[in-house]
Amino acid sequence: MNKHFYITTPIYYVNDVPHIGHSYTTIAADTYARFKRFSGENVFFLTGTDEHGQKIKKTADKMGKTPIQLADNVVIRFKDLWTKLNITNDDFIRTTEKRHIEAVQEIFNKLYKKGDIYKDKYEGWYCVYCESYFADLDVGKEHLCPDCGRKVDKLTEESYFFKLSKYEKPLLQYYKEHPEFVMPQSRYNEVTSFVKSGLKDLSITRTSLDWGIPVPFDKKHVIYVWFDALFNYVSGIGYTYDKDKFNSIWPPDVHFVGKDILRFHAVFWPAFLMSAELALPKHIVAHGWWMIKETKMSKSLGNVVDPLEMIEKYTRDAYRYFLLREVPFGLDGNFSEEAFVNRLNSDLTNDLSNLLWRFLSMVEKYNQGLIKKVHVEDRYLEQEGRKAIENIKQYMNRFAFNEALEEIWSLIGKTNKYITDKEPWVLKKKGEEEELQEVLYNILSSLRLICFLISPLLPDTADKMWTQLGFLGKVTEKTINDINLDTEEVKVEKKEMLFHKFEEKIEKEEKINIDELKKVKLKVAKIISCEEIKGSRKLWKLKIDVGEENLRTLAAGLKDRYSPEELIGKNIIIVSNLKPVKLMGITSQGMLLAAEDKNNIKLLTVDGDITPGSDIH
RNA sequence: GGCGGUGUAGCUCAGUUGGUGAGAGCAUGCGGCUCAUAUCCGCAGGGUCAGGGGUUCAAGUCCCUUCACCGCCA
Repeated sequence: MNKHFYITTPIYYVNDVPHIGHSYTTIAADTYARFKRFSGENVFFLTGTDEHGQKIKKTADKMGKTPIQLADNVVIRFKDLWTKLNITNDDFIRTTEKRHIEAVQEIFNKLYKKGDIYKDKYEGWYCVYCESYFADLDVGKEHLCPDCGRKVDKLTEESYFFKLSKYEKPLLQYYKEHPEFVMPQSRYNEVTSFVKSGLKDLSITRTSLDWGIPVPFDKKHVIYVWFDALFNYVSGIGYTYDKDKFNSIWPPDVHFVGKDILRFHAVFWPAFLMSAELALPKHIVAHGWWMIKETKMSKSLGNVVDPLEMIEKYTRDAYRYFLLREVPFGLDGNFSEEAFVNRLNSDLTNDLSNLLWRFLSMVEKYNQGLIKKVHVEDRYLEQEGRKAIENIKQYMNRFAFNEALEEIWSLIGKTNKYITDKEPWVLKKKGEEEELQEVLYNILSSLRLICFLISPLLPDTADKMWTQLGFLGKVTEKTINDINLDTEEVKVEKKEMLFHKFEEKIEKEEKINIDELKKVKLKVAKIISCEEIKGSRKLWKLKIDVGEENLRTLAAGLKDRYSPEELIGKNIIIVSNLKPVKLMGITSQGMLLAAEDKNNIKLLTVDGDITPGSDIH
């Protein structure tokens, strides 16, 4: 049997419920897994949960639960989300499972016997929340955790250490020989420069907690959560219980990780593996974070995006599309519902969904739903399709999901343009049957190819399209070898639009706080004069008294509603600190306020006379 | 403080080893078509390519410098 192509996500810490960040990593890994299967690889795709550590214990205590009860609950949330997102993982590993505990202990023993793990004393500033030690310099005079800002404690513990220093040279050697080990390139540089600056041995056990895997020969020690967690990648595929399976899967081809856990995967992990005499992974791919309004998403800020809410409202394929399309893999992205809806409306609905729909409508109208195989002269779309396939393969292999999607959308655009250029409705009217049939056939072939191309990225959509085009089975169960650009005869089934627009934009009115409101300076102003602006049909040029040394000039779009006589002498309300703008050659220093409905515009004014320039609060 | 990166149209970004008038998508305006639960196609506007200096016949692209932002490390 040929070796599996092994893809992993990180195992997620059950201290937190799933959010957009988790879903992003998993969707990317799933997309890649689907693409590799599509390319004919025998894929093994693993995800899971990380359930040990002080933080879990603490959270569980707070909730009056045992750690395992807490974990059990949160695991359901993750599994449920992966099901709802149609994630195709082959297994789900929990670090509290027997198979995992056994594997970690076996490896710990092995490294200890080998001399790569030794016992010593560790002293440092410890943050309980972050479960990390820090140097004097990090915690400063205040002794605060540099990560979370909480108070740290000075601790001296007996600890087992891993001889990380021993692997400094071998690691550098490995990086040098595998320039694509860490991706993207910028992260590779960071990792190598980190290792070049020198590696210290790593404390990998704790005596201060009990929620973890015990050191097999020294029960008062518990294995540090990172050492424990990383080995999920071996325990999850049979290390201790199915050697054949393990050997057919190991080593990993791609570990998908967030940039925050890169060092564990790109430095510690390969060192552990070298020590354990296991082959090293091929790629560690680090992606960025999703920011909400330019700030990092966090529970305390209350700006967490709930993936379930998004997929319920917009469908899971739209969600996948947005995450994969919006940002180059590796960089941080900004998540906003507005940008999401924008993509959904223009790319998915206008371009793709409408393309399928207009085609199906024509086939029903002109051909009673039937497309026959015809002789093809015009190979334009076919040639564009071939080029797209080659480009997309390269993009996908480089994890450039956004570029792959761009390429597909370019083909969608060409197909739309092809229809506009060929004008099938004109061909029909003129009775040019032969050409009409060829044109329809070419469009069908292009749509068929698009189905294949989007299937790893937008699986639901691909299958829906496939069925409506009249093809049998599921395109998501086919491989690249099933692409043949010619298509068989079909009877289309026009059923439903693939996507719908969200016209109502974001209904939620944005809430502002008092400070934002205070930025707007409103004042009472008295209109002193009103004159024409040459060439303007709408604008009056007003001179207004705002209680300042000089009168201000204001352009007001009231010409068709108010006469100069009506305006002069009126007290109006203006925004006085608006940046001046030039309108029809005059500089308008402010903006007056008016209410407007379908038929009327009415100026805002004050209830009686008051000094010009009075503030409005 | 050290190392690295980024700064290009209103927004998000492409721009290979320096070389024909600086690009795409979205947004805006105008036009065309009608198969489309109102889409699609075309055209247009708009950028002293962060500021300054230099190398060169020629620089967004190389060098120096200033500023702003970001990442990793300390």
